[in-house]
Amino acid sequence: MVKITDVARHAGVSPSTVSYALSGKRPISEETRQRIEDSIRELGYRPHAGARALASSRSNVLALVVPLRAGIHVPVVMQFAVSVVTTARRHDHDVLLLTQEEGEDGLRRVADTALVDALIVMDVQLHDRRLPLLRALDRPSVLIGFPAEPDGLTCIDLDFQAAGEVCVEHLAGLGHRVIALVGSPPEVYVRETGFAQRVVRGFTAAADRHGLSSSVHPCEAEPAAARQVAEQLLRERPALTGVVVHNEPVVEPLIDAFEQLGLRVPGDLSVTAICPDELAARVRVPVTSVAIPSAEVGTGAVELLMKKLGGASAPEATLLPPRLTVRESTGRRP
Amino acid sequence: MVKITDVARHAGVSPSTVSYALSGKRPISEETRQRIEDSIRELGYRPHAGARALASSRSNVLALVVPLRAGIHVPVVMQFAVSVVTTARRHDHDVLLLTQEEGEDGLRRVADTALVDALIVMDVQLHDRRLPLLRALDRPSVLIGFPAEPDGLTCIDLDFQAAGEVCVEHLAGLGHRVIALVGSPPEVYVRETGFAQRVVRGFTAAADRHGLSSSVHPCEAEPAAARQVAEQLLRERPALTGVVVHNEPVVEPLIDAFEQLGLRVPGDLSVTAICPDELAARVRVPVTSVAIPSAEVGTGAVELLMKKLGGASAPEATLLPPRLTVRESTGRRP
DNA sequence: TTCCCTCGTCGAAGCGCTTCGACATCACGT
DNA sequence: ACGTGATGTCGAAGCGCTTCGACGAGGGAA
Repeated sequence: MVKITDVARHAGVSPSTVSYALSGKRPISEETRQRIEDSIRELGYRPHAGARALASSRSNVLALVVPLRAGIHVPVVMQFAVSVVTTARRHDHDVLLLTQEEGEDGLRRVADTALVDALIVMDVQLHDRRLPLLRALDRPSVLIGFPAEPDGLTCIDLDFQAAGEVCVEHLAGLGHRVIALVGSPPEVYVRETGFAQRVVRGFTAAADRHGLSSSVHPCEAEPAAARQVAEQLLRERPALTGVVVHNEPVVEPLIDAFEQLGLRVPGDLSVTAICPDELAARVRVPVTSVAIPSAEVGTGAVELLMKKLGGASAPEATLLPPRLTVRESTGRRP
Repeated sequence: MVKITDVARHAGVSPSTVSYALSGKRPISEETRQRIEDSIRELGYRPHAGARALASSRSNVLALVVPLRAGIHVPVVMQFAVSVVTTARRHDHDVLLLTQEEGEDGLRRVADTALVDALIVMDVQLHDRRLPLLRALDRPSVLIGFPAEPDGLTCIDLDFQAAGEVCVEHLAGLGHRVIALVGSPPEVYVRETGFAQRVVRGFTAAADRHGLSSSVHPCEAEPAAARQVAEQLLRERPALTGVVVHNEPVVEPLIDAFEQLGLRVPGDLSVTAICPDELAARVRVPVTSVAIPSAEVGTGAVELLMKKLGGASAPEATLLPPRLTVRESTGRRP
């Protein structure tokens, strides 16, 4: 193995000079720098990660904790992970993969052994048990999603409230006056991730603002449940012409149900969804939707961490603005 | 930060004794071991990963290279990754996530800097450009999938040939005499991962062995293509009663197409697939299938690596036996 | 009894890198 | 002319851990 002293000897300088040339932490003359770089290339030198970590107390590795829970859309997680890795590499960092399963012990372990410099935690619950730990840890972290009390933590996510609003505004702009939100399963509103409530809040606020008649309907993640909700809506709100869906597995079944009940989409009924673009695009009737911007969230999370690692402070909350993509499922009020 | 000397002092022994107590590389009396463990717990000691790596030249980290290519079934990759992480943890190792994008440089980097002890490479192509590098690297690696020339490498994957055979045998056992394989897009058979050819080989061999009339039909990963293949099959092979599908996105569209053409599944036509269980189970007509055993492959890959890291030798090829799950899409010949 | 081996422990020497303080040099303002 | 502050480099001291050789004590074989 070729080490820094080999490079130093080959370039006729001291090891510290090589180190400074590499890190740029002290000025090195253009001439020596060049010589050192040549030696490095010629000898094929690669600094030993462990030695570096020991001496500098920086491992240049980030931990990424991915969720395993059922009901999580896997491609979104994957997309997110890839964007984290890519962005981290741009900042000369690597990514260590942890699973939720490891829990708090896992976080503490990688932090305390100095295996990683910082942590990214996905799928944060409203009252996540890891929060106290993350606050106490001496390493910076970024959460994907918002807990009930984000004080002292750094969080990033899609602005779900604004997402709800944007959907309503789109429908209002098309002249719809009576709308409904088909939401997540009831239990999601009780515990869990809190974004569901935020969508409701945005939906309701925007509807009120525009003077629309609105209603909210939790829905199990089952085609049969979708069918039931559709029937219920036709029965109870016959004037309905606009629907917002925030429940991925149900987007397609719901549209199917409406059509089977004799409503054309978008002819009689406009449907918008909050879901991954990928899903929205490959439904039979491509759905106008607000995307879950997993790549941006990943990039954002890493950038925030880098800022914190650099000693700067990062905002507690970063809300990514929703982007609505108009597809074929929405049209003017009939 | 509490370090090994603190523990040593607290327990009244020398640092080396603590180290040996932890690693078990030399005998330590039960009594001192106990005392040391108490001190560790009391002080909350965690060995510094970098220091450990430097001194022992073992980082206890594995690299996992995940593919990004389109046409890869994301949930399978994720499942695989999770099983790798879980298994690695059982062996006291962590997992560093790399993307295909980083390419050969990425592999070289993490290996040469001693960031990782060993590598797992997914989605290996028949003539993968990384093969020479992996052979040359001084660290062990395991490939998921089989290249054209696996000499000197360690590979693991589902036994796709046997998978093809099992499907045919299942159909033959149900009395079917005329069968077809609907395969992957044509280009897959030319370059890429080689498993497609292996399915064909198994399919054909088993069909011949059982005296069945068989044919093979590559198919683009599009619903429209599925429809065309279905029509073509009805036209050219009217006696057809059994189909094997090896093309994930087409499983459902193909069944739909057959039914629209007036064939009942499994009444008139039996269909089996080689695809993730998850997909097979949630199709409208749940499909009898051979699963892609991503979790087993992941576990197996890690176990192989551990064996190699332990100095033992590992078999060049590990072929996981196919498991056929009978669902509702196959029945006796009409 | 002597020799040798195993068991249990210690001290010291690194592992390969970063960083701190020191020093020499040079250019500048005064 | 002289102090002053950047600039460029070096040597040495660690970072926290593992590992090697050494050594005393005890037990069996000869």
